[in-house]
Amino acid sequence: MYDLKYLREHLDQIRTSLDRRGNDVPWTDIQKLSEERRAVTTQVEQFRYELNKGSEEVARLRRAKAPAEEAMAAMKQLRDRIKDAEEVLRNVEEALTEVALRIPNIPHVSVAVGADASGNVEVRRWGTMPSFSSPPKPHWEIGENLGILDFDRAAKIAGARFSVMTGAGARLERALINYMLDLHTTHHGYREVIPPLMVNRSSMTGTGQLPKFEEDLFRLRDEEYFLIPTAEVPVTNLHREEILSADHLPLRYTAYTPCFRREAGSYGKDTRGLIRLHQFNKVELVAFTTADRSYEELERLTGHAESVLQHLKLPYRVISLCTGDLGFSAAKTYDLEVWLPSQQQYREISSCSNFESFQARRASIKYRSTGGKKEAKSDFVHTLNGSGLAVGRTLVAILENFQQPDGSVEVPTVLRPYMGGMERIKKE
RNA sequence: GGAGAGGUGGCCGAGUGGCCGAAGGCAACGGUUUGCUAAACCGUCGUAGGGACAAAAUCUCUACCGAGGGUUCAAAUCCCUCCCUCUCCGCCA
Repeated sequence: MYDLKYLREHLDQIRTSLDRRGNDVPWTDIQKLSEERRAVTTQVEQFRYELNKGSEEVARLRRAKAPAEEAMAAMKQLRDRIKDAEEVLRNVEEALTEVALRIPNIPHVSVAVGADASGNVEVRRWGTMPSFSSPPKPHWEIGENLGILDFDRAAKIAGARFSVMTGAGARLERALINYMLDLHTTHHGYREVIPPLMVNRSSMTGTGQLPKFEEDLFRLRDEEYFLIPTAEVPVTNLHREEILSADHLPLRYTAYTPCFRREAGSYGKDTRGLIRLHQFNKVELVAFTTADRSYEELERLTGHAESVLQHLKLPYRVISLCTGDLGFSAAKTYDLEVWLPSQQQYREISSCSNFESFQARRASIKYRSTGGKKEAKSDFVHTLNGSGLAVGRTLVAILENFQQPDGSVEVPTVLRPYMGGMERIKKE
């Protein structure tokens, strides 16, 4: 979100930039409200100035033991006018903030213009697709045959779009979490975090989920808590309303959390298996940088997510999302898509984005340079995040890509230490 | 859940109605001096919004002492509601 002053002064520029992505922003309302806000603000401040002067006058008269009734009466009237003007100002600012929070981020210049996912650009591919003598099975079939996935019981105890993993399946999920965390903390320089899984409204607003996407979130009935849809929310908000020291940047965090999503509006899509669930596990990467280094950081962070797939030997491709497919808060996004043999297509397994200062403005996350000269001016950080990776979908990819003719699944070498040395998952 | 205490500038901490955007200290930054991995002294030192200026520098006004209301000519200070933190008791993993 843009601060209201910046918004007023750069309205046309912002509007033009956002034409590159579809948007439904009420620009004329914003312009009108912005101007009204400025006018009313000036009026209120003028009144307050008079009031302050009048009050000082009263104080002076009283000290001099002179009668002050007349001045006091005048100020009393002025105060009523101030209250009216303030009421108007409050309403205008509220209305303006409400629409301002719904303005999406401006895409980076390197992002291709396009209306929808068909305009996305493939950046690169990695790995070789496995070949099969008979048609490869979908992961739910493999998992149920092995007795490590149980969707029937998941539906019984919770409902549709939930999963139960058991035995080697549960262990594989846990192995993936530990492997990813170890890789990112030990080799990629991230600091591990275990955050709350429920957060307040301010945090959700800070990272951009609210106010526009409330219907995508699970919310507690009696308390103002939301279940996190991604660890991006609590981890980015770690530094909400903070001013960071420039020598501590970049800050890099990784967090494993379950994620909770309503998946409203996805009826009929991916109804079977682990692809689209109300609850899934994810290892997230989050970075805070200065403006001049954030795109370098995006490449680096994307590379960190890719390295997980490479170590697991899972074929994938990297997609740069076009303007029409870009998320609300993102300026640029790379999606990592893993190959799923049963579907004969690539499916999203990670999404790595640079939000530039979009979230930092909403959440008020700044940095101040300490070294050097006197310019101790603070500025907004750039925030980034990416999945490193979605754990459930990684498990899907392993089951499908490494399925064997006898129905067993080969365990990727790097995971074996985390699986007690197990090389194959066989029917128990 | 019960009882109590408290939330002030980057940090600590004074301040119970006007001259308080806020003493003092620490930290930071600039400078002076001496010099030896430092001290002393001087100065600067919050954030945001409005206006003036072509713009920067600068000047000026307004707001902010957890948040939001209220009382008053005037609120960090009095009243109400909420949020958060701490202590003790209870309960609990």
